[in-house]
Amino acid sequence: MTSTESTAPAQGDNAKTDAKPRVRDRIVDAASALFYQQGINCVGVDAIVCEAGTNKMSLYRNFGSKDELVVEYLAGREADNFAQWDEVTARYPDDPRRQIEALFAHIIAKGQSKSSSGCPSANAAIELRGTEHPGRQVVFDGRLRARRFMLERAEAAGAKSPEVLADALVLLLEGAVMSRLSYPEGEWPANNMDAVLKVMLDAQLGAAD
Amino acid sequence: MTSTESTAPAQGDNAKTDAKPRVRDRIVDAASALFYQQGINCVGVDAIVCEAGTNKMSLYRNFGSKDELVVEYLAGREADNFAQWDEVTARYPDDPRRQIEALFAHIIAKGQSKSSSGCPSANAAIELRGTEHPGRQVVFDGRLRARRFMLERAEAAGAKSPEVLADALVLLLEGAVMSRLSYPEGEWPANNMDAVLKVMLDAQLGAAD
DNA sequence: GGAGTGTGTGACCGGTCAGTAACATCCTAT
DNA sequence: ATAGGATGTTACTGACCGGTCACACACTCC
Repeated sequence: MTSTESTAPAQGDNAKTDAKPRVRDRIVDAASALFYQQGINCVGVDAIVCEAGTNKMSLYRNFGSKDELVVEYLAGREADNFAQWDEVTARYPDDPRRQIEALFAHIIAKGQSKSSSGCPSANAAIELRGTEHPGRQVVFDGRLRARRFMLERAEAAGAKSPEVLADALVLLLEGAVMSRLSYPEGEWPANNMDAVLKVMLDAQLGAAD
Repeated sequence: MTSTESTAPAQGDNAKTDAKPRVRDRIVDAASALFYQQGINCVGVDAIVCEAGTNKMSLYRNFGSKDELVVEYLAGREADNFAQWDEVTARYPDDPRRQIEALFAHIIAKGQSKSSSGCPSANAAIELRGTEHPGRQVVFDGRLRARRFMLERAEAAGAKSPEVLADALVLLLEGAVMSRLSYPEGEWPANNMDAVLKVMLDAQLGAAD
């Protein structure tokens, strides 16, 4: 779905030319970094092509508009994100409680990085509000998938009320990634997430460990 | 702090001329509504003065720049918000648990309104990221104050770990208001907040009611 | 009636931004 | 070697946006 491959027919099978990847990919990478760090509305196409070491014409030869590029950015981030979720939870097969704990630990650790700017999708949902931008549907799909993900784990873990636990996890996660930008440096309330999560899981699954 | 009064000396003491309030106030009201609904970056000064039924010169005679207007918008929203919190919690003096429950119920009810666009401050934090906009400090101050508010209630309620409960409440609240824009219409996970909150409060305060 | 103040009007400036045109160049497959 | 696709370069358009200027009108208080 990230469509790393594209309409490009040539370049043979490209044994090891990794020094100069396709322009299209460089543009997507540069745009992704800038959109995430500075916000979609604050990044112009000139900044993107400059960062990608190319020019505007190459951008518009590969994308019909900036909006199309935004959609690809969002879809790519969602795909990356869920790939990480799958990878992390796969470490604890048949132990849904540990899967949840590991997932939260992973997300908090990512958020503690100084370069974190919260959740790309949620930021986009806010930046694109009031418009009919096609990227909004990408965000919605990802959110619903996340809730399904949590609900499956809550059911597998035998929660007293899987829906309540799933919503609690979703809300805590949303709160964690969003508060990254609304609290000043070093005051992130999600730093205590492991304790918060333990209270919630103990209450819904019975005290464990 | 909303500074509804200003440098205006004249207009007598203005018995009942409410049909035509000061231009400055009309501008702030119009800007607040537009900023909240459509986002700060998506609203131009032309749209603001048009909505306020005035012109650009009147705006720039009262505000040095659009940024100053944004700061006033944010400060006003924060003031309104905490005034509501105080009012709601004042209904249950000496019952911190009910204060928390009432506060959450109030916020969820507000969020369920079709016209809700989440939290003005958090939205601004995202829209203004990457800049050194003076409005960011307003957001930070409000967030820290909110956490203090929760911590006081958690302590007064006798939580097993007031810090953990306060962070949990803050994260749930942040998640609730933010997910307003990242979930599609009618799928708001905070609709089950009362059940989620009960689990958390029972765990930290002991089962009650 | 005047002075002072608040307000309205329209034109304008400089900058930025998304998107396009025309032409030059490089690389690769055959 | 050469043809064709991919890429680079420069300049440009048209729209929008934040902000300013000069001037005219309205109201109130003395």
